[in-house]
Amino acid sequence: MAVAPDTAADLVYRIFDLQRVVRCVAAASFRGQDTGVALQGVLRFVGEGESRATQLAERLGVSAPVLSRHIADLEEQGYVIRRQDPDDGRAQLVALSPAGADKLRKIEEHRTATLQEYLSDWSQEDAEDTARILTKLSESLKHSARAHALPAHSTAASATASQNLQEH
Amino acid sequence: MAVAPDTAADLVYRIFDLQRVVRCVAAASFRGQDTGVALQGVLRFVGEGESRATQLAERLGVSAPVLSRHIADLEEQGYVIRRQDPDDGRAQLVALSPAGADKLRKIEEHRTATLQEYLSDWSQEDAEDTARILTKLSESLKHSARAHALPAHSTAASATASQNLQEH
DNA sequence: TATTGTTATACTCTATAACTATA
DNA sequence: TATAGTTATAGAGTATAACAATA
Repeated sequence: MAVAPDTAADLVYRIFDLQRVVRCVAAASFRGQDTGVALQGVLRFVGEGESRATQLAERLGVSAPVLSRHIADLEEQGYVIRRQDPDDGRAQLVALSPAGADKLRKIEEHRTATLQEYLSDWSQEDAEDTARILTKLSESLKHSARAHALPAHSTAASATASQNLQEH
Repeated sequence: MAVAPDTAADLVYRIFDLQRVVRCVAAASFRGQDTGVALQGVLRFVGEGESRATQLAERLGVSAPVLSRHIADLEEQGYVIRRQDPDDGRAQLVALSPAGADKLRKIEEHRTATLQEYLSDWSQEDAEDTARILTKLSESLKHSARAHALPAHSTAASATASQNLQEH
């Protein structure tokens, strides 16, 4: 039933190979942009709806200080707007500005067009299969890493970045 | 035919999601190790056979100065051995030391066991399908990125990191 | 006490530019 | 001239620790 050791070892290599090539493609694609890959990731999740910084950090799998810095950068660039959470004086709510929504749209259009071009010899079915498999792999890693990292009791304050990746 | 825009856009998200979760899992798994993820990658390729630094940089998709630093680190840790290339006075050949081979084996055993555990509810077939799809995706990105980055003539000296990823 | 968020500091990984030595 | 490799420097992205304010 389980996965054979040789297959697991091979899969580790395939995962790291993809990491490398994606890093290279992303670096080439976004060279000279004002908004780096990390900030683009933040924009994506802010674009899904006004959120607390804590929630964003969880979804992105980064620590709170990192997200704080990213939000400050995006605010300085005029892409996000912060306001006090009316229900909690400690918390803020972060949302896209009109310029941020525009920026996000342009980023996504560019990425999508690039990938379409790179996969020009793929079938629609290939792409759908790949999306499904990547989702499955990410979910398995996410859930297992969480389960593994949280053996007993642990508070949000003591959680490390690897434990922050949100369940859904 | 081609891939639909919506599917391509979704696939971009799935790829970045995987990047994030792999980063988190890797960081958690190798916390406190003396040899970081980048050095582990170098060890892997050195382990495939004695190589020139230039070749290693190509395979890893990093620039020459980065690889030079990594090799120096690994040599200091006693994991690799350098010698002059007898056929080319400018070049060096890098190989694993016995300690490096041992280290590489331990790293791979640990990674494999971790992934096996994380994918404990997967079938052998799931894993094989995933390895196949990841390979296909990496190859498509690699080839397209190279083709895109090398429109006309360009020498190795002017190549950027994204152009360095080796064909095979 | 616990949580939200910030600042300070440091680490990892990477790149470009400038250089030496060899081909 | 071109290539192999190194050193110096800088930048992006991340983490931990220490802190202030609020719940």
